[in-house]
Amino acid sequence: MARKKKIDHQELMIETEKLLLETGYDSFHFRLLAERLGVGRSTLYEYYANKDDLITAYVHSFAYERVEECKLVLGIDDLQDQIEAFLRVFLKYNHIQQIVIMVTQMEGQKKPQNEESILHIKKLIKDINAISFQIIQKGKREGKIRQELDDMFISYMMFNLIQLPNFRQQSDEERLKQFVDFLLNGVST
Amino acid sequence: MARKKKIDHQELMIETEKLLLETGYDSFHFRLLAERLGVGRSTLYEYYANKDDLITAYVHSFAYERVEECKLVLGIDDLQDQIEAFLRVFLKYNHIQQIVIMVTQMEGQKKPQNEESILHIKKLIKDINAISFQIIQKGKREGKIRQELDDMFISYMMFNLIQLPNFRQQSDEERLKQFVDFLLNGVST
Amino acid sequence: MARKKKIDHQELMIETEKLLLETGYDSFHFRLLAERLGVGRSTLYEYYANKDDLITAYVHSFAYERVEECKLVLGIDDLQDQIEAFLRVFLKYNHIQQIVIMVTQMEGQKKPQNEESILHIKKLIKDINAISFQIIQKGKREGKIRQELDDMFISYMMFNLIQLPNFRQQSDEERLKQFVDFLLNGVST
Amino acid sequence: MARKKKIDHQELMIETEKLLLETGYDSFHFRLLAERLGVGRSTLYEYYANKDDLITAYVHSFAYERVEECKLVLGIDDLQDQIEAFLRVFLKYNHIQQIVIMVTQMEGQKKPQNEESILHIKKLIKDINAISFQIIQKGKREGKIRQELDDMFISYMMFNLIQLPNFRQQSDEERLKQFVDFLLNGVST
DNA sequence: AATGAATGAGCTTTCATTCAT
DNA sequence: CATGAATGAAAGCTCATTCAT
Repeated sequence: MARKKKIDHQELMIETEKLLLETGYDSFHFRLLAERLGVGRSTLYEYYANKDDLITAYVHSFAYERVEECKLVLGIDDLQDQIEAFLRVFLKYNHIQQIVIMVTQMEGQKKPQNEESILHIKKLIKDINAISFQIIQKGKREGKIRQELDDMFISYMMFNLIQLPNFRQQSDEERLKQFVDFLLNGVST
Repeated sequence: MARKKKIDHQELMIETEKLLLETGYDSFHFRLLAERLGVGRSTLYEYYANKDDLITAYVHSFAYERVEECKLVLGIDDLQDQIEAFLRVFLKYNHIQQIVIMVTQMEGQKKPQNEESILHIKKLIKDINAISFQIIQKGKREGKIRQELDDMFISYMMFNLIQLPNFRQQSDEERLKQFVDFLLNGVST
Repeated sequence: MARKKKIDHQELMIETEKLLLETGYDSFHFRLLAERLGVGRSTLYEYYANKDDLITAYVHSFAYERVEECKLVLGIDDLQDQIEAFLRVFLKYNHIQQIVIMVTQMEGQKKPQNEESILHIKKLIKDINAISFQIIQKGKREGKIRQELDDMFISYMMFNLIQLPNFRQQSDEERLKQFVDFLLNGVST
Repeated sequence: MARKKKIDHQELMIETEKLLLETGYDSFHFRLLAERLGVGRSTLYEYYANKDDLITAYVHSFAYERVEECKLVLGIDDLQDQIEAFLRVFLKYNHIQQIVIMVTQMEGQKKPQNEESILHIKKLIKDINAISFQIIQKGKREGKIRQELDDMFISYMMFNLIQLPNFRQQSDEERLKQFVDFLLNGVST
């Protein structure tokens, strides 16, 4: 029969990510996901109580992994290297902004069941922000970053950088150099 | 009845924009829109063949107005002033990215009826890009912008700037100064 | 086309009642009701926000009509005639007990949207009870009903009487005589 | 695991009864039942082909036990004592009417598999009725019950009595006295 | 014998869209 | 023109039931 032995949860997360990025939060349907996984739609409900539950689980696992990677960056000494390493964590995930937006969307839905998971996620996002703030403040202490600039502004700009589409099909390392260069020096001669 | 004899198209566009930004493309419903306008739901179909048709019309009118405003910017001489003026056009519309995303979403729907309107919109987006390129290239010619930087990269960064949430409740003009400063000089001391 | 011009709300209430009594609260589905009415399932949602909303509306209208009929009974002087008239109000509706049970079932669902309607209904049920109490107390005052019996007990018994299936295919008036005879005198010689 | 090696059929019947009375036929689910028993949901299918099969089994065992208890009542000589004893059998099971209704509901479902079990149950119900008829007819023979009253009517009334909610929190024996008093003498002075 | 896992059938609900007036 | 009314399609979800182990 066309019955699969077991749902591959690894695959489930991957397809969830793909579909989520293709379609966005609102248009993310269990039907399509189930089709792609080759399982019955209701099977998904065995593992996730509802749409938001699945999406939340995905976002959480995604954020958790990123936080762990970010922590490693804190050990790096040279500012430029550190920023580069920090951006490297997110470069493959230029959809991170979209994901953050989704969390906002889910909050608006007032489904109390998911409230707790959302709090967990927000905690993780806060953690990531805290790490970027540490980097920025270290830069300021070392006199390498202008004191008068707002930490939040700089932090936000770093995340904006990675969202930039890779028009020129450059390698990741090339892009990272470009990003850090721009972040530090701007476009002016 | 509280029925309106005539639809006010000005008001229609304004409410469409509001609703679209409040709810996003997927959650934009005719029911709510009609309610707000005080007209019957089906009345909207007299003017727009379907939901996407209306949204497309809105996006088109929005983009058209922006293009016209941008054209005026081309007359400005000083680079810094010019970039500022260019960003000023979009600053009140920091949802522009969302709108561009909507266009992408509509493309994915494969409704051939709207294909043509989407082409029109893409044309307008191209126009806006062209204007930003002109500004950048002028900057390069004047030796004020580094030659080795990618035009597309710079252009994209400009649009990213205006999306930055106004955390500090600053005035528009303050923010514009900040943006241009960062764009030109980066964060480094 | 198979499209009906208009939903007949009279018919809607009647079919709702029929179906409700055939299937009970839990098995009452919009699909079947729509089929019987010859309308689309979703059409019903134009008038009633959900299943409970429709059922509540039906129960309310049913209870309201009964209350009005009961009020007329209060004017009757002779106790036996009065009880008979009171029972006559409900005789055609021997499903009334089932309806009251439904209200209880709906309460258990904790749908806050319907809370208010349920309160309205409970008010009506209380009204009916109050009327039966008035009759009983009058009987006691006149020395025709034993003082030591519980009003609630007697009231409840009256409602039990009308639920008795009409095994012998007797006329309503025959049954009413039988009920009142039993209620007053019991089975003993 | 917390899995049980063997299903305790005694416990199964008890939990089935509890759940059935808590939720009613329609809302009776295997999931909850299995949870309460601490067994896997599918395990239940080893013993009962389907939901109705289990419920039917429960109802049958319930009715069977009642019939056996009723038979003992036939030996009692004094009419009043006998009626009291008969009612006592059912007093703890004032849900009996609900159960009878369930049988009706199952009949409506046209599942031919359960037809036979339903026949068994109806046979038992008939047995119980027959016993109540015997009591009534004995009463008539002894001149203690009015000849002109319909046996079915009286029988039905006896079952109605036990359904009466225990508003006043009386003891079973108090209630039984009250019931028999009312049944024999009515409410009249 | 017992179960975890998968699923289809069926329900509620929402909404874009059509159509007769 | 404008609209009220009707509806189909599709989403979200639940649960009885089946099947491989």
